[in-house]
Amino acid sequence: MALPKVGSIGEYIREQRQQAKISLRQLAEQAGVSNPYLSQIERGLRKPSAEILNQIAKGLHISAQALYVQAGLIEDREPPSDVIAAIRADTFITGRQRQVLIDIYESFRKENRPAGGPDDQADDESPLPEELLSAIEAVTSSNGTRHQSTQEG
Amino acid sequence: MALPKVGSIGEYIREQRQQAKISLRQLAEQAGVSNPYLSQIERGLRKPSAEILNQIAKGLHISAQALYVQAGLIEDREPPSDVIAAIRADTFITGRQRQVLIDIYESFRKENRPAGGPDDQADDESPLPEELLSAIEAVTSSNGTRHQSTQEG
DNA sequence: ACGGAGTGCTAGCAATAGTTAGCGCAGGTC
DNA sequence: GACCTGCGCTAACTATTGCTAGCACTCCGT
Repeated sequence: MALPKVGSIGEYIREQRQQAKISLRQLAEQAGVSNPYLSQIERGLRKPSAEILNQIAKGLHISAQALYVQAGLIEDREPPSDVIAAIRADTFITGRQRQVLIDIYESFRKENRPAGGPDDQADDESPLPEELLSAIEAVTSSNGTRHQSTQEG
Repeated sequence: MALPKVGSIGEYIREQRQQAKISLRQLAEQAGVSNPYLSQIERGLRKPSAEILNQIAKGLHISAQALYVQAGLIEDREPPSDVIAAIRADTFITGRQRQVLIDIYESFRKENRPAGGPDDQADDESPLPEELLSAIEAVTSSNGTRHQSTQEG
């Protein structure tokens, strides 16, 4: 996974610009930023805001996301945090449901840890701890029967 | 599809903070920003940088991504694909676990649909269909007994 | 009553982002 | 040669972000 080194946003922008074979002034104009500022950014003298990065991305015809990643504003979708972040950001499920999903996910992760990581070969060996299963049952039971069963007992 | 309106980052932060039942000063401290500045942000008087948003997100224990979306820095991933795509791309859980998670998520979504969207009030009414629960049990059982039970029959 | 702790906010300031005006250089044309 | 166009950059400036010091208010305990 030879990702470009995060942090050298200026270098990255210059590379992309040179790849596109356009001058600094052309990119500045297309991006709608001043060319001296773009020059400063490329040389690492300034740290542009996300909005400026967005504009530069448009000028370069690349995704703003790529520039955000280079600038360290967002993480390059590391799978571990991505699922959790996605679940957290989801507004279509309730907070309780989010927590349940996250718990399940983390439980899966925990069980896979002794396997040493991403083993798709172990598809058939997907353990689900029974305490988690009972927690899920509690969610279902509370909705199914509507009685306030205490889970502590 | 009642998503929060993008752009009212200050309102969003205040709402999240009030949901978390912490004071402005507490959040400011947890986020590592000055409390007057946080106050200004909440009231829309200032436009925080992505870094500040990142810090605030940490203080709120939410994803920075959610704040970036609110602030308009990134586009709101379409929720259907975000969680599901993230789960699919995850390499730390097995394919079977991925499918289970996706099924759970979709089931949550489906149950929430008549509720009209993100109702955190309905936390206690998070229905989990019994067929899904049995599917989860099947995952657990297949791991517990280690026999190659055919699931087709 | 007072004092203390907590709350959110105001005013002023320092630091930084982003712009404008202009420079020197290179290449081309007459 | 002079002039023009295009290149990237410097210096000074404006606008904005983010902070510090301090205020007024509320609530509670003595």
